[in-house]
Parts: sequence; structure tokens; C-alpha cells
Amino acid sequence: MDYQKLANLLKVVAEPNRLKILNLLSCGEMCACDILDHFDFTQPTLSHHMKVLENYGLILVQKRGKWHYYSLNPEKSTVIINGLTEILSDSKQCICKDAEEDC
Amino acid sequence: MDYQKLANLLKVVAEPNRLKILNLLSCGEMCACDILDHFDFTQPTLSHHMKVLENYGLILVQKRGKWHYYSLNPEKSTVIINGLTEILSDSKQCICKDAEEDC
DNA sequence: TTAACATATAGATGATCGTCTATGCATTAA
DNA sequence: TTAATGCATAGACGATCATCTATATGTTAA
Repeated sequence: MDYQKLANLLKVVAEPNRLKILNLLSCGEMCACDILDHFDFTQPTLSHHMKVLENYGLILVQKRGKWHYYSLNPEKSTVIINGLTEILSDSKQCICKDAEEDC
Repeated sequence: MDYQKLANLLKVVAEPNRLKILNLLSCGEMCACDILDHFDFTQPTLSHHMKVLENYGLILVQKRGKWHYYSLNPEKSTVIINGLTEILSDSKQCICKDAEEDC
């Protein structure tokens, strides 16, 4: 288990505004301007959050005309959920059953 | 959905050393000194991490003699996993299907 | 009581993060 | 071409965080 890698992903998700963005995108793709309508912060702040989510592979971007359409990357969602589940459960891969520390 | 509350829990978990601590505890209770053996940082740093985990209800403490035994709080683990799963999936409670913004 | 051990607390420091204003770039419509 | 729109980038600022050293507290053994 790569704790650093999972922690990085969790850190991206551990922000209330980004959680709300992900929840919005869980229903389907949206453009940035429509996402922005759901928040009180400025457009550059949204742009920052979208870039963080994109850089860590949590969302995908498709540019059509002057609009940027964002959607969830379901594979990355699964990585986070499965990683957390494995750590929090008494699994076979558990560190205490492993001779090496790097499970 | 209370994004702030879930984000707070995720922030606690979004730290590689705390992830490793939780993984250690997923196999059963451990005292602080045994946990410390798995890390390179100092005892006060471990004490800090344990306090954070305890304050947010992720672990439980039982004091016997001079040892403090820590264990996972499975209920809180479920809260995190379920919360994340709901946000990342196209659920009925999804914000875009809700008239109000606070789902 | 004294010494040793297990853990917590206080306070400081450097790094990271979320947000802002100002500005730039790209695309579309007139 | 010009103006308007959608989004990104640059740089700054205040807050939060992980870690450290030094020290305190509490428990057990001699």
C-alpha cells in the first residue's frame, strides 16, 4: 500500500468545495460556468480547484468551443474508495500480517 | 450532504502516517509505543497524530496501566466510506436532482 | 521515595493551501 | 477588426499543518 499516493488523492478530495464539485459532476458533465453558479467564490478560485482535480486525475476535461466540459473519472474514484476500504478493514494485505512494511 | 463535515474527516485521513496508523489498527488494538516502532518521527509527533484521530472519532482509546491502547472506530470508518461513495456515485441524493443546495 | 518508563503538552518553525485581485489568452459574434 | 465571453495564470496573503525540542504528567518497579 502506497500511503503517500493515497494520501495525496484524499487530500485533493478533503476540501468541501471540491467535494461539492465532484457531487455535481457525479450526475454528468458540466461546464465551468455552470459549476461556478453553485458557489460564492471567484472564477479564478474555481479554476484552481478544477486544475487540482484534473491534475490528480479525478476529473476529465473536454473543450468544445469556448466552453470546458468537466466529468468525473470513475476509475480514480474507485482507486480512492478501494484504497480507503482496504486500509480500514482487516484485510489480507494488512500491514501487521506482512513481513515487509510496504504493503 | 454536509460537505464540510465529511471534508474534515477526510482531511484527518489524508495524511500518509495517519493512514499507516489506521492500517496498523485495522488488525486490532495496539499501544502507542508499539505503533511508534513503525515510524521514524518522534514520540510527540505520534501523540499529536493519535490525538487528531481520537478527536475526530476515528479511533478509540483504552488506558490500562501506563499504556494507552488504541483501536479503530468502525462506525466512523463507515461514515467516511459511505459519504465518499455517495458523492462519487450518481445517487438519488445527488445535488443536481435536489431543489435545495444542501443535500 | 526514587528511578524508569509511557504518554501528553507547550511553543516554535517551515511548508502547504484556499482565496483574492489583476491580467492574459482563446473563442465567438457583430 | 472589435467587443464580449469563458477560462487560465501570476503573485500575494493569511491560515492551517506536520514536525521538532523541551518539558510536564502519570504509572510502575525497586
